[in-house]
Amino acid sequence: MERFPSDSARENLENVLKQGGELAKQLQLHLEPQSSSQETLFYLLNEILNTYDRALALLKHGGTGGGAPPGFGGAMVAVMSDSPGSPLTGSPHSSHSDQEDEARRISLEKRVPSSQLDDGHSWRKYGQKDILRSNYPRGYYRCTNGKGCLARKQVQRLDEDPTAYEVTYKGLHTCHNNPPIPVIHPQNELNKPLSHGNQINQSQQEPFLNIQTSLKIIGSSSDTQDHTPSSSNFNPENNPIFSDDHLLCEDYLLDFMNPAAPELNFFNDY
DNA sequence: ACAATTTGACCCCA
DNA sequence: TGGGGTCAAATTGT
Ligand SMILES: [Zn+2]
Repeated sequence: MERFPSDSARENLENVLKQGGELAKQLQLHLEPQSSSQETLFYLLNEILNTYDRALALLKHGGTGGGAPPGFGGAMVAVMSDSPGSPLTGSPHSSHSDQEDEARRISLEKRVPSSQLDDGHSWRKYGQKDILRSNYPRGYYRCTNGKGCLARKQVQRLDEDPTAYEVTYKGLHTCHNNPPIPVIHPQNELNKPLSHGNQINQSQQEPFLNIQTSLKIIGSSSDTQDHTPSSSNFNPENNPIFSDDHLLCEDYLLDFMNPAAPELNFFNDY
């Protein structure tokens, strides 16, 4: 608890904390208008919690290992969630709870320059696929922080601008101490048949991840609300964060939701 | 020795 | 049926 072992350690910690702050700013930004879906907010919140948890981890055993790159925060663009659609009463053949299902389905798409491919997380590549009509393959990564973490990401270099990548984060981090949802452990091996009452899910719906519930409420009030994610307005003006080298436009989502908009040259590199 | 990537097979769903 | 996501054995990296 005295001196930090190295300046780099302290710097790492500083960066991670800053990252948390920036994420919080984003969350605030998304809070003012109704522009953002619940998923967006929830994802950012999960990211913030994860960030602070990592900061604490850095404090505990002074790791120079995984810090966050100096300017982070990431201009986040859109959130898409598969249509939860009809809440089928009988979800068949699924070893996952509805909550966990949503937790792994939630996704967020970013567009970043070749720098900043390193967010503060630790990922392990588990696949790569050639994508139809894409010049570059798509890489599949999984979070390695905790074992059962649901967070994944896929990275694809853009045809239009090979200096940039489209990063799609999928699934919430369940690897930290503030898990969005108590994840049912893939406790294979000796499963407890039924004899012993498992008290696992006592805090299960306490914390959050009532996304589904929330969404249901929204949907039930008026289904006119497509949860079409925010074609509404961002305010580009107050984006204090790295206005420089990070692109951030509202047009992206239009594009990636409209297949009918083939060539769009957004964001010219400096 | 382990840990991470590579790469084709496999699986799932539109 | 085939395109996209994942698994896992083989390979490479430390
Ligand atoms: Zn994680």
